[in-house]
Amino acid sequence: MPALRSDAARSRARILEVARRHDPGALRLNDVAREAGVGVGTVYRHFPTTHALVEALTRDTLERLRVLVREAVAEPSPETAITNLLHAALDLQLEEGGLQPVLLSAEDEDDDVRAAKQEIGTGFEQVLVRAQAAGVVRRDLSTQQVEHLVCGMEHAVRLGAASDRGPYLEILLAGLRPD
Amino acid sequence: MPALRSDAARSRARILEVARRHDPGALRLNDVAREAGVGVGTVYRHFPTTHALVEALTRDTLERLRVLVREAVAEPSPETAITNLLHAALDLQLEEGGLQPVLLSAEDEDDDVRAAKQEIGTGFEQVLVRAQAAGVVRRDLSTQQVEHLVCGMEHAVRLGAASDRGPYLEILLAGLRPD
Amino acid sequence: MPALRSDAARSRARILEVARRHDPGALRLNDVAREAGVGVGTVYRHFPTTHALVEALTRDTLERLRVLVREAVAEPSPETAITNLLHAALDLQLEEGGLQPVLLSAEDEDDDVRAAKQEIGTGFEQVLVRAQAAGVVRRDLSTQQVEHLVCGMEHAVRLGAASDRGPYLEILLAGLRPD
Amino acid sequence: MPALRSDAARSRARILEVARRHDPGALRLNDVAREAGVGVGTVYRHFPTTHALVEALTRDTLERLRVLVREAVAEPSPETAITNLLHAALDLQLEEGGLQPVLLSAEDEDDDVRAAKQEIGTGFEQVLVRAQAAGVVRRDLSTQQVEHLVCGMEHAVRLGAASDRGPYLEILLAGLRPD
DNA sequence: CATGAATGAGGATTCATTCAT
DNA sequence: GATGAATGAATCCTCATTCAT
Repeated sequence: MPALRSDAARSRARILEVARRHDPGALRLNDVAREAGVGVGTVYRHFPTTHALVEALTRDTLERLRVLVREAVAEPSPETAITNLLHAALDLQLEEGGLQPVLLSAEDEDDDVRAAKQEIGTGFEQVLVRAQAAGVVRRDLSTQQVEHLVCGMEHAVRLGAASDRGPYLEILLAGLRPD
Repeated sequence: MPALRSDAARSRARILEVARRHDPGALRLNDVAREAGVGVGTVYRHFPTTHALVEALTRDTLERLRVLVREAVAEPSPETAITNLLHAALDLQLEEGGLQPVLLSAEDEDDDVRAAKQEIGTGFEQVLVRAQAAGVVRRDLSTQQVEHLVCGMEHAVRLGAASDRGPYLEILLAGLRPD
Repeated sequence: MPALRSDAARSRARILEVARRHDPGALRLNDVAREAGVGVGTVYRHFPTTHALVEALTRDTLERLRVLVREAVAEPSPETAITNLLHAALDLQLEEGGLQPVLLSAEDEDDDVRAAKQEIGTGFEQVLVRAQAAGVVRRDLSTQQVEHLVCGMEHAVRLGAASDRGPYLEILLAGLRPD
Repeated sequence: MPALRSDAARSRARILEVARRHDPGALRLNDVAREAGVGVGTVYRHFPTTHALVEALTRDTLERLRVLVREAVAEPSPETAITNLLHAALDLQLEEGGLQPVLLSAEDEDDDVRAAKQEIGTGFEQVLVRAQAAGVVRRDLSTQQVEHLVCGMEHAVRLGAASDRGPYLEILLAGLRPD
């Protein structure tokens, strides 16, 4: 990827800045363009699809998740690791509405996104398996299932107040324990 | 409400039958009309708004939920009651995709729907309070929060396979227990 | 015309009563039917076209105009005759919004309406000609032109307050005088 | 307002050209688009509402009226001024069917239109007041009332032949004189 | 006769996407 | 590269009129 021309970089930044103020599930490219003070075409040049824009929006959050996964992998205590990780995942998903679609999407536009998701998935799996081996989490659950449960919790929180996050996470963690 | 004329009843039935084959969240009235072999106007006559149609679609399911709530209220064991009820709620929501929107909607088009939701809500509350008093469910949760959790579980199941329902429900029930 | 069955007469009366509460220029037959508590079909049976309904609505007013025209024809003073007549015409048109369309329409649905319009037209012509002969009204105007002027005045009054009627009529009468 | 791109200008011109061939009171945007050989969206881009299109259609005529009002204001003879002005107003309204709605509308989409109407109204008022002071026009009439009378005359002419314009205007002018 | 369900053309409006400038 | 005008399918909804019941 060649370095972006300075004006192109500015456009890109403005687009992202504006897009972040919108509901990721209902991005109107024309609106974003107008508010960002650029032409629609410019938006399409930078982000060929809506999904590409959403990916870009989640980039930082995805990166933070990757770091947190690494930390969880490095964490000696299996229980602390899985606890922290689920906590982090839920927090980040709630913080950045576009994250869930990006994580769940089978197709990634951006290679960095794919790589990040790849590492996140693998790390998550390690943490989960270790927790299961340690008897902290039911053995009959796949990584994907746990991820879906986190998404379900995000959904539940979004139906009510943000403060529900705490209890819901406790419920999830308690529920995941064997027996 | 006068009894429906036979032809009107047939139209209504056809519309509902067709609508049931569509995603409740993306009902295109024109499509429904065409597939049902009736004019658009007919659809609008029977269902002034999309929500009215969704309500009609969920009518039976809502009724079944009402009955199940009554049974749960009548059930002597607090634990069995809440278990059965959550089970039923999740099952029905998964069976009928339009149920969650109807349950969550603040405005009801149909009076029967409102009455049903009213009774369901009250019954649910009773069952929950009893379970909390019996020490089967955390005391810090409101009825609404538990309902949201069920919706979250529905969401989680929909992201994967229908067979996830069992484990997820167990997780929810286990997670709801105090301590 | 055979005597109407009592229920038919009642329907007709109800329809007219309701229709009178609507803007004659924007009659929605379905609305009228619903508000009148009859089926649309009934409205169509009584009034095959919207115009037929408007004619029926104006029937009484048309009759009153006919009487006033007769009085004007009988009035000895040419000036008083034309003055009273224009006054009456404008008043009635303002009172009954459907009157202008009926008077201007080339096609009449109802024979009585045609007869009334016929007599009104003839009488109006007589009154006007006499006024012109007496030097009270410009000689270069046809009956139709004067009628159009009255319609124009109605239009002008409708753009503002009903109280404009007085001055506008004076202006019309003054303007019609020769020289 | 940036200068219009040449292609946009062409579209705009075509739309206006086509719209001018329609009854201003019954503009069907889809029809206009089709006849103009442009997409519906293009019409909406240029003219967000039907009224905006009508305003654009009347732009030139409105401008001509503005000029004529200025001339009337500059005219030394109060009588000539009001005579010419009423003449001009009636002529232009008859020429451009959309003018009356634009003049009467309380809300203007375009700032130039508002400014033009503003100046026209003020100038008209000056000319009228001067005519009243000179004893050429009844003192009991407001500007708005005189405007409504012109609209009434337009209506009257439209009911018959265009050649009625002359006599009707004379009648109006004569009628407006005091006593 | 009365009913009112059904019709479906008609009209308004939006928005993702393309492409000429 | 950037622009934003143009596109037009898609969708919604209304209402005058017909006709089966």
